[in-house]
Amino acid sequence: MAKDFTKRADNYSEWYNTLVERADLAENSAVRGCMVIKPYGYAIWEKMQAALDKMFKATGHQNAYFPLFIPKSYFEKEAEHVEGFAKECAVVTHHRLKPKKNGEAGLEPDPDAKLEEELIVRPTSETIIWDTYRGWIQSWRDLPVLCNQWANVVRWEMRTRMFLRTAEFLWQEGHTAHATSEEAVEETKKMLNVYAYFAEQFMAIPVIKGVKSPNERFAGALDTYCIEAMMQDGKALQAGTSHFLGQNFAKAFDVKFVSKENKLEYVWATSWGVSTRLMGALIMTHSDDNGLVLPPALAPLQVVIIPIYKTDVERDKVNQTAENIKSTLEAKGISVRYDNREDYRSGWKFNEYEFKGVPVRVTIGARDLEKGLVELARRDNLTKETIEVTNASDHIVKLLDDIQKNLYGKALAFRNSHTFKVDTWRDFTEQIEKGGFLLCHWDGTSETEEKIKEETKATIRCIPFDATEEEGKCIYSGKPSSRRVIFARAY
RNA sequence: CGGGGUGUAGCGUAGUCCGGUUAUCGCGUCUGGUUUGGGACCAGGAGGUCGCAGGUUCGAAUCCUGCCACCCCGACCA
Repeated sequence: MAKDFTKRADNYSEWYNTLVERADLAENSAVRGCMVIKPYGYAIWEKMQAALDKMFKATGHQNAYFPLFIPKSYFEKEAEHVEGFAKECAVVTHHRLKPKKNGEAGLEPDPDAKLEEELIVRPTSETIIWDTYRGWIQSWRDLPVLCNQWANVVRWEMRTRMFLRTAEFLWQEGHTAHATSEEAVEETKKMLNVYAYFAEQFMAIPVIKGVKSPNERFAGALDTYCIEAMMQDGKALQAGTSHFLGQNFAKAFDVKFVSKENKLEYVWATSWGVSTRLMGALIMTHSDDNGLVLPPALAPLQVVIIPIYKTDVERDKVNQTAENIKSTLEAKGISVRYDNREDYRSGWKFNEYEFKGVPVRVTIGARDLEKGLVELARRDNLTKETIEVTNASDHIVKLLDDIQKNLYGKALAFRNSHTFKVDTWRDFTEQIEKGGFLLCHWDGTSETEEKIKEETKATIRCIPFDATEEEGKCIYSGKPSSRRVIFARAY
């Protein structure tokens, strides 16, 4: 585990190359920050999708799909929401192109095809979904509505970063409607727990669950819950959010229902989402100087088998053993590749699969095989062991499980060793430069939070749910505080 | 839009301050051979509007002027 954050950050882009590349959509720098997800990268996203989707269904949700284009007027209906997103919208103004007038080559928007009302390419879908929900909900019998959609969204950021902040990204957004405030809050918390479970069990990333301070809250929400993870450079990454929207959107879009008591009431709402940003989190949490390190639960390829032989006779023996192990593992639902390409040397293959983060490598060499042995190498700690062929597949199953747990343990230990209780402003300003999570008292005011952000670039990542009651003084203002919050620099 | 930096072969680069034969090196690629238990080695080959335009000069990758593109930092943000 490298402690040199600067070096680590330099490596991020190198790790990314296997999974994504920058899309140069035009020579104009205003059109940038889009991302091509390569097949290997997409395979990881598909595994993440599958696992999340299963959990959404298990918690009673259904998938649906809403339009990419949102009429501008929809956005204008919820005041805070407009303010939050207006600055970063792609706007469709025309629906037809025609050859340029003055005989120049190329096309231009046809002035006759100017849209009456501009369309916004969705930066998030609350507005169009709530406009739709109005028609779906009349009675308490129609509630709750529990929908999720897998989609792409566009946010025209000033500065983009691969995975973490691309102009277009893939995500899922859940949008639910409830009869009572309590039920909506419960849903908000439930989905946050789903995200936390996914992060910890599948991605092997420990996360801190908590609530955002008003400053960091989603535009239009009453409360934003989040999971926060720590990257290897000591910076925080918001890995998922779940919002309690109150009745804001129901009021803006006039979504009412008749209750059991025969009263007309506004519906209570939630929304929650995670995005391809999670892939960035995955990479920045586990990868090392030899390349990607993928947790077995999300690795597109879990085991690779590499043969080593000289003669044809040896090759046949090695092939047979490899095919045996492969089919045994596949029967257990493990993805395996037997890489017997002859145009690459074994040493080259070792490095290649390490770079791609394949959790377990099996090396079957003619020499070991004479003694009935094969070599297993694990990607998480780069250790190797030689075991009996007959035990191989059982051992590999255990190894995959062990690697998954070890990655989580390693990330947790890293986070713990970079989390500090800080009680003086002097310590705060010193420690924030070195990175990590700072547990501090805060007086609860936006002014203080703003000041701290201005002076140190650190923000309140969240107020942890499990924070213990503890009397203290605000790190900045010295005013009384009853619990610690997490400060960090964030992506 | 501010501050800094970079542009030389498919990729990564030396050379630029201080102008001077045929523009350097590595990776990759092609051919042949030997190899194959941690990214093989040897030999040979191909590959270049030195970001663009103009200028100074006997001579420009190098100096001057203008432009363009990209990267990093900041404002914005998941």
